[in-house]
Formats: sequence, structure tokens, C-alpha cells
Amino acid sequence: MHDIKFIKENRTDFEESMKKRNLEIDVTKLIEIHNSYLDLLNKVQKFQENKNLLSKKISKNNDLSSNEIKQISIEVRNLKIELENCKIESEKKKKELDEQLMQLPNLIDVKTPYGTSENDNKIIRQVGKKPIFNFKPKQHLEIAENLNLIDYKKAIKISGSRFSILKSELSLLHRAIMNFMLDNNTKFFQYLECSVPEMVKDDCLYGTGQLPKFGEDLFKTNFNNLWLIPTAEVPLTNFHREDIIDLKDLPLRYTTFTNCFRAEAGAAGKDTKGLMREHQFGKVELVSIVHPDDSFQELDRMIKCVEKILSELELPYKIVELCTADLGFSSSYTIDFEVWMPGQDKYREVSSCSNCKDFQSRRMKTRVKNFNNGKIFFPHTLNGSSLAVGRILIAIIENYQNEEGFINIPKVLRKYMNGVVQIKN
RNA sequence: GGAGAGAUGGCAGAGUGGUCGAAUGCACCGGUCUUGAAAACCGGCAAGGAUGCAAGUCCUUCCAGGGUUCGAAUCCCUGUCUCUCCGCCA
Repeated sequence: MHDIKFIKENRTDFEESMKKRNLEIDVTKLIEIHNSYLDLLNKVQKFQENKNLLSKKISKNNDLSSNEIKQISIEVRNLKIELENCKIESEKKKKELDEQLMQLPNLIDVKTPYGTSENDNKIIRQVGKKPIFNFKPKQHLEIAENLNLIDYKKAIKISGSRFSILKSELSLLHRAIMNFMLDNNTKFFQYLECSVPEMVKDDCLYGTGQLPKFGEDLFKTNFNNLWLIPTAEVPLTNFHREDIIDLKDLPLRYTTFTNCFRAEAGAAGKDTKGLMREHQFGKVELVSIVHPDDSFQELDRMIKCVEKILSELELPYKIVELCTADLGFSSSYTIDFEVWMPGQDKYREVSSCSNCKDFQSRRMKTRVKNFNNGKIFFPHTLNGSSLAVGRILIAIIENYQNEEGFINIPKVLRKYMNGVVQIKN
């Protein structure tokens, strides 16, 4: 969430950033609301001060007559009526302001290229060679179905569309990918592995920015108003909601595998077949909480972490810098990873690494304290996928297929595959 | 699901109507001592907000929301969460 004082002091920067997201924000209105809130707040505080002073008269003077006490009581009671009204008004203004501020996306970093659609995203690098096939490569679904490794009929029967059932070695491969990724993150990049709840409270979703605007993409349960997480970014980043972290403990790095649940409300008709876009999918996530001076360095480190996985899996990929039009609500700068999918003849997104700067930490009230000088500040938060397991599964099936429709297992995954080197029928 | 206990500063933990933003300990910071360190001793140390050039002054906050009272960490009600015991259960 934005600091209204920052908006007041950096009005043009703020407006420009919003404009790049195609948003016209009535900043004058925001400032007006804040000013009238301040007026009311000052009144409330004056009332409270008077009220406190009167009450203290009783506690400080033991020799007051009961008549005098009575007099004070009446005075305070009258004061309270005025105070209450004023307080209600000021809280109303505060709520109005906060509600508007919560709707506003993060400021865009200067590094983010300007664009009007995803077509303006900028390719930073392209790594790896696309495999050459002397036959027409198939799509993952066809391969998996031919090998009897996926069962959509059953999935539809038990849960409906956009769910799937993986079987046998394909399920094992899914598990292998997940383990390989987690090991990479913990062993080589010192992320702390966690297992986390996949149901969270409203506050968490406000904290990371899914709420209040994107509730339609989420599933809400009827247990304690909990929501299913759309990404493990939500629980991991919220670890430190309302905390004051000792500066000495930075950087904090967490990784986890979770299922992610998305309604895919706006994606009707898109990627309807196969594992590309499901209501439930597995993902390994990375979250870093760092000093504001270090966040871009940390993003580079995160990118290296993801790249190591892709290059060891020997999958061809592109690194893409998201343009202003494609940037997520909470992010100020995002790098996407797209992997080559020969069956689809396309690169498809498998990871997104974002520097959210202090946007989420403000919303979550996550602060860092330097105990040497007593200074408190908001840290920067970053999140990235490392990676979307289902989509990597697709990429492996399609890149490692052979003419017979079998799937070879990438070298680095073999130790996770109980000796299986090729999936065949 | 049944019975009980609890939620207080970075942490532990006292505090049952006024002088409590809150004892004490740990941690942390500054100092004395020391060649240096440790120990010991002395001092400091919650967050958020308003106002002010500043020093400062003021307001709010002891899980959350209501209530009683001139005055609430403390009393009452509701909710949430945690713990212990019993039952059930992966």
C-alpha cells in the first residue's frame, strides 16, 4: 500500500507510474480525503486530551469533594458525546482513504520497459537449443494419454474440468521434478525449505495484494473464511506479517512446494486441454525478504536460481522482461521465464520473478529494525516460481519425446526416478 | 465434539480500577574497568500517528470487536487463536 505522505511529496512520479499502468488516479481527491481526515483527527485528539486531563484531576487530587467529582463526571460525559461523533467521522475518512489506497497497484520501477500489451515485453536472453526432431513432435497430452499416464475421464468425474489425474511414472516424474527443484533451492541457494498451509486468512491476501481486487480468481472455503492459496507467495511472504525483524536476520529466504488454486475466471476457452492451465497445480516457490538496497541484487540471485534448474534440465528457455502493461499488481519489476514447448511450437511461461519492493511489506506491516540506531524501515519482498511443476512436466514430455512416443528422463532427474531412464509402454 | 487454562514490549514474564506504556530477566546499544576481550558495575532501549525548524508536546495501542466507569492491561459480553486433559481421527 502506498504511503499517502509519499504521494503528496512525489505527486508527479506517482501519477506517471499510474499512467503507465493505464490508470487515471484522482490524486487531488486522495489528498483532499487525507486532509479532511487530518482535520478530524486533530479534533479527536484534542477532545481526548481534555478528557484525559479531567479524569486525571480526580486521580491526582484526593481531597476533591463528591460534588466536584460529580461535576467532572458530567463534564467528561458531555465531552464524550462530541468526541464520539468526531471519531466516527474521522474513522470514516480513514477507511475511505485506505480503501482507495489498497486498490492502487505498485509503483513501476524505471527499469521496466514501457508497453501497451504483452507484445511489448522485452526478451533479455534466449538460452539453449531447441531439440531437432525427425518427426512431428506431439503435444504432451497425446503422448501422456498414449502411454496411459493421464486420466481425464476420472478427473472430470470426481472434480470436473481443469483437473487431472497423473498416473504411474508420470506422477513419479512430477514428484521427481518437485524434489529436484527444492534441492536446488536449499542446497545451492540457501533457501529455507518449509511446508506451509494452503489455506489462508483474508489478511494474508490483502498483504500480498490479491485482495481486494482479485477475489474472483480465488477459491474461498466455508471454513473460518479461509481461502485456498493461488500461490505459495501468499503464505511465505506473510510469515512476517506485522513483525519487526532484526536487521541482522536479513536476508530471509524461503522455499516451498504447494498446490496452487486458481479459478481461472478470465481464461475461459484458453488452454482447455491438458496440464497447461488447471484449477489446481503444483509449484515450487521462492520468497526473499531483503534490505531495500539489496533487492535488485537479490532478484538477480533468484533468477540464477531458476536458471540453474532450467539449464540442468536442458530445456530451451527465454528470459523476458515484462513491460508496464503486463506487470502484476504488486510488482515493480518482473522477469518471466518461458520454456520451449515443441508440441505447441511455442514458448510458455513457467516462472515469474518479481521485485515488489516495499509495496507488500507496507500492506503486511512487516518492518525491519536496526538495533544499532533504533531505525525502523520496510524491507523489500521478492517472489519467484522455481518453477511451475505441471508446466515443466509438459516441457519435459514434449522436449524429451522420441519417435515411438516414449519419454526420456533428463539426466539430473534420474536419481529421483528410482532408476527409470525412459517412460514407455 | 466435551472439560479447563490462557493471549502483555525483539523474547521470557509480572501486573485485577487511577501516579501503568507497563516491574523484572534475557537480548541489544552506550559508558566505566581491561593491552584486548569476558565478567562486574552504571546508563539507555516498544510501536503507530498528530503537531513543530527543532527540542519537545499530545493522541492511540497490553489478541480483536463491543460494553460498564469520570478513569480499564485490570471488570462484563462476543469473536478469534493457542495450550492441557478426554473422545474421535490421517
